[in-house]
Amino acid sequence: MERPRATIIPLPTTPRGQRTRQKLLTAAEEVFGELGYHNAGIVEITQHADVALGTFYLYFRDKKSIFQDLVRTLNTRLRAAIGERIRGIDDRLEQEVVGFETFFEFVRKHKNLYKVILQAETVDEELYRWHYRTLAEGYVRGLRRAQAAGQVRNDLDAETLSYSLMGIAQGLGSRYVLWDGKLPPPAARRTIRAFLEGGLRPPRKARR
Amino acid sequence: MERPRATIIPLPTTPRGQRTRQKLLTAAEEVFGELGYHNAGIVEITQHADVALGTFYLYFRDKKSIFQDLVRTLNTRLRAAIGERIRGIDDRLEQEVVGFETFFEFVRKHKNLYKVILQAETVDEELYRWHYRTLAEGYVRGLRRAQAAGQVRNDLDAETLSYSLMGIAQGLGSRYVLWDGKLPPPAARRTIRAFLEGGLRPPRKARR
DNA sequence: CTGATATATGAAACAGGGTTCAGGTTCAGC
DNA sequence: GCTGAACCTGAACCCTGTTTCATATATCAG
Repeated sequence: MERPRATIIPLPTTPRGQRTRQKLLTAAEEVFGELGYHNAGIVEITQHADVALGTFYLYFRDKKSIFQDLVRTLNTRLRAAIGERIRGIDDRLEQEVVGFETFFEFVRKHKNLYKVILQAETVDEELYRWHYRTLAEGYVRGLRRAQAAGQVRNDLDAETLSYSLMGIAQGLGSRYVLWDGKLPPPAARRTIRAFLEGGLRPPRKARR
Repeated sequence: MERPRATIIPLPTTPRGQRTRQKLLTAAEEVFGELGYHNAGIVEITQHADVALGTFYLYFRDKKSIFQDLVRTLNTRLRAAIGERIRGIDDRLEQEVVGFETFFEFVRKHKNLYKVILQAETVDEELYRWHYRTLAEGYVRGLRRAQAAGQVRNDLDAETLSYSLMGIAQGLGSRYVLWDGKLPPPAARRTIRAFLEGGLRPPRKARR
């Protein structure tokens, strides 16, 4: 049970400092994503960021600390990205499909950044769970609302559904985006839509 | 591009050697699962196995090597477990449900062992993909057969479906079995079944 | 311009853990 | 009992990578 160290490192006060800190974060994203947390060294990170080794410890307590920072940022950005694209759509199935699309695009754009999250499992399990919990919470809210509106069968448990849907996104994101490097092909998209439609829509009910 | 080392370590010839090698594998399963690949040390492994440090290198070229051995074993066992339980069931939805059950039980029983696979992503990506590819291959075959038999909608792409279903299993396995330590509760099971049924079954067809 | 504060540097201290090796022990078969 | 092959041992080696620190430079308010 390692307790948090006493030293708290304040955010930089001058523009210069802020820029440097940001450079380090960006570099860390690349290096962690490329090499994995454990294979990545502070040296690589600082080199990528074009600063000296010691500078790192001006802005981050230690290696783990910058990693956590990264994960939290990613989590926030991902949720924001999906939230924005979904807002204004009122059919849940449509929301779902767009949410998946957004997720895939996000993964493609932040390939490294996303691999970072997978590593959190080994590096900081609490953080890893937090990532999924926060995502799931939003998901559950959305599904409950849709159930209330009769757009999703209400004999389904919303939380179970959340983790299932996140799992699907994860699986397909790995298979197509991370491994093949491209967004899922048309056949896959059609399948996703059809599968979700069958799974979520209430049977025999007037649509809208 | 690290090339495989020249040294090949033969399997032990005597019963004593075989026992020792097995002890090491078992210990490695525990230690890797508990601590994660990178945090686990050879010392811990050998201590758990009640052998001296040097003994390790009698049976495994290096740390990575025993890890790979473990992953391959797990993969085989998992596929075997599911295969056995599924054989004889001829309704695909039922197969699917039983497959999920088996998976959850497997994860609960081999909590550590299963966490090991997640780590492969960082340790040996090729191996990691191999694990999912082999699982997916079997899955695809099963789904195609079911489609031919009219038990699964045949407008769905079997590979996409495979990775989706594996994703669901993964997501729920993490949420319930790994995090809560218990098999998914009844509400979750009902949801899984209903969701899969809606997603997979052909619409409007006579049921057997 | 000047002192005070924030930022930057990189050599060196330090720690941890994978791997080697030279020497010991077990045991089956003769 | 003897012999040789298989097996076992753990201290020492070594390398890598994190963290510290004494020193230097940049920036900004007054």
